Amino acid sequence: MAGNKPTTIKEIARKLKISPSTVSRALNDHPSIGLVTTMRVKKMAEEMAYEPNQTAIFFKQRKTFTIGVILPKLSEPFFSEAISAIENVAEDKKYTVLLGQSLDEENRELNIIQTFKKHRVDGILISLSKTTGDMDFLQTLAKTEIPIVFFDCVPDLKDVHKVYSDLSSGMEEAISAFVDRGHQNIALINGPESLLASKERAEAFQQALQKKGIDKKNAFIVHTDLTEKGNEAAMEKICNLADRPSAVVSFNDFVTLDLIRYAKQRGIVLNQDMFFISYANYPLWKYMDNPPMGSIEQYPDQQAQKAAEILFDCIDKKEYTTTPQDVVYPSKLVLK
Amino acid sequence: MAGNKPTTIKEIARKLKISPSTVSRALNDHPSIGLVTTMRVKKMAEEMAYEPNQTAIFFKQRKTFTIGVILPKLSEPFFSEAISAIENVAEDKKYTVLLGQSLDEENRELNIIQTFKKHRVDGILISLSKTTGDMDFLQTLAKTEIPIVFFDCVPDLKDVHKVYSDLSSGMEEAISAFVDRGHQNIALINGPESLLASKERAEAFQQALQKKGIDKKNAFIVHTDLTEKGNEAAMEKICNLADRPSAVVSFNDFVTLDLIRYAKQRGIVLNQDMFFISYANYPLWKYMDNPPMGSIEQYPDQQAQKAAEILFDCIDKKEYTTTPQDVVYPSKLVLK
DNA sequence: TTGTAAGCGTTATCAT
DNA sequence: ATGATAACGCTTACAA
Repeated sequence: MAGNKPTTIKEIARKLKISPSTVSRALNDHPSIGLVTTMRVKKMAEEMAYEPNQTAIFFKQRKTFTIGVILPKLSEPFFSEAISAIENVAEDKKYTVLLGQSLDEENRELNIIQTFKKHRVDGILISLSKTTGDMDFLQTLAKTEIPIVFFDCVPDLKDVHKVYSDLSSGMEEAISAFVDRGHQNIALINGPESLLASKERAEAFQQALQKKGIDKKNAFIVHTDLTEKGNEAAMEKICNLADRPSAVVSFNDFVTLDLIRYAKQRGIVLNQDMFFISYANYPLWKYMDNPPMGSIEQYPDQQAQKAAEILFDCIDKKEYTTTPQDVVYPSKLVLK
Repeated sequence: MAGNKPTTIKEIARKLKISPSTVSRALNDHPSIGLVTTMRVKKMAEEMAYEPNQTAIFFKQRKTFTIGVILPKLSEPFFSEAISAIENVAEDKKYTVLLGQSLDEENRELNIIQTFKKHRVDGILISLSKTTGDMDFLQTLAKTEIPIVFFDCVPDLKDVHKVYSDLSSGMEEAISAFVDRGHQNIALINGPESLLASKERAEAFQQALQKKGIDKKNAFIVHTDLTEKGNEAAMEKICNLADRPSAVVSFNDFVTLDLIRYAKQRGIVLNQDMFFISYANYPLWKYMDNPPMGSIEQYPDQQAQKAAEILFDCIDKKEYTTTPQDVVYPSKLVLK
């Protein structure tokens, strides 16, 4: 029941009294091998339960048919949807997926990249950790010629492949929806200022307000560190304002969950005293008795799929230095 | 920017005019190599940006430092928590995780196993797809001596490692909670009959009722295929019963979400006309205005961690045939 | 303390 | 159509 070393090509060859190279060729349907031999070899391989040793093949071919995927957190629906999309593309290409969660910690992210490099993955897909500032690892990766495609949370660099969501389209829709319903006093509860994602939201917010002719004086921006306490603190600030905003755009749906709960505690009635829209469009809303007014879909599956496709393009072409792709998908408001 | 082949040990050796074996040993801190040589080698390796070619090492050592994890669906919090726990253990052991989602389809599951086998993973962790009936792949895996540990959804076999949750403890608590609150008419909305998980729930249900002295005539069991429609159909049956149950245990929280929604449509008031308890203890309840009465925690992280630990035990001991572990964690009712 | 050489399983090149 | 041989990069007896 144990101890049987896996069958090798050599053993098949010996048994059949032919050479290993013939066996190899037969197994790979090489045209120059006679039909009979091919059949004989395949039959014997079957009998001996031959399984090619991929580690040897990976080694020889300098290719692992493996891509590494780095995400902040799988428990966020956004990313679990993304990974599913990636898996599907990978499966079609007969690739396997190595997984790493950065948990939004930069050093974890670097470790994972290091591991992936050691494993000689053929490519890397990454949605950056929210704390990543240092892009030096790109240099190292460039040396190894491992292609890398960023998606969702992408770096502010020119010469890299990236796929991301344009936050401003959704923001415009959100502000329009608010203003059209009579709101004049609108707040943004944004993420940490250090984040690119926050900067983008802030800009989009300002521009959208401007477009709708709302005075900036009526626009408040507060920040949260995205923890529960931070979210509540942000909400507290909003609520304590002299003229309390009646509409809030928040960083994402998770934040909104906390905001709504806090608001309720303060006796603020959802969708009456105060209205919310946030990014993500998480599926759970449909089960809530009192969902927020809307949520902005960012299409994680589309983003991830496109990113994977670009990555495989790089891999297939073996051109590490193909012109960098910069793909943007508009985000879209979904009213609840 | 391109074309540079990665540095090899040989090149370092040549540059230093010593033998490759010395370089290899120095790099691995082999005690027999002089300190000076070791330093010199390491310095040169650094300078030449040497990265060991793991594919060669994997090949040589017949080990990939990779484990494969197969889960039904990452978007279920249960499994995303599980994978995080597994990742943590793997990280400590310097292992990498290959990921595959079965999406509860048996053939996908088999494909993934095939791929993992080809990749020569050192071990496999799997929570079976809900449709998996055929355990033949175990035979094949046994031949390759790849250790495998089942968790959560485990097969009904004696001689395999498995870690799972004892559904009955939570069920007993649930039934007790119901009965103590005066409910006499209790229903179980169970999963597909083909599932082991359903059989276990059904048995636990019957036994718990018996323990509490509830007449079986007052206990209804209906099945759902776990789709939204199926869940609603199951609920409809319950609601149409002559004496409608006032308490429902359901297969899991996802099912309960649909049940509650349907109940509301029919004008049934939650936690007044009807009370719910289900398995999973999903985190979202805390944000619901009207959560069900309770949920049964199954500790995915504990299960997954233990399973991973057992797997690494198998791997480390290189004893494929260690006595099969059978670890059970009690489930626990959490009132909301 | 260091060097030599064999070998892991496969494939590709060159012969035959 | 098939065989012999080398090579991928690394480790590890065995020698020196």
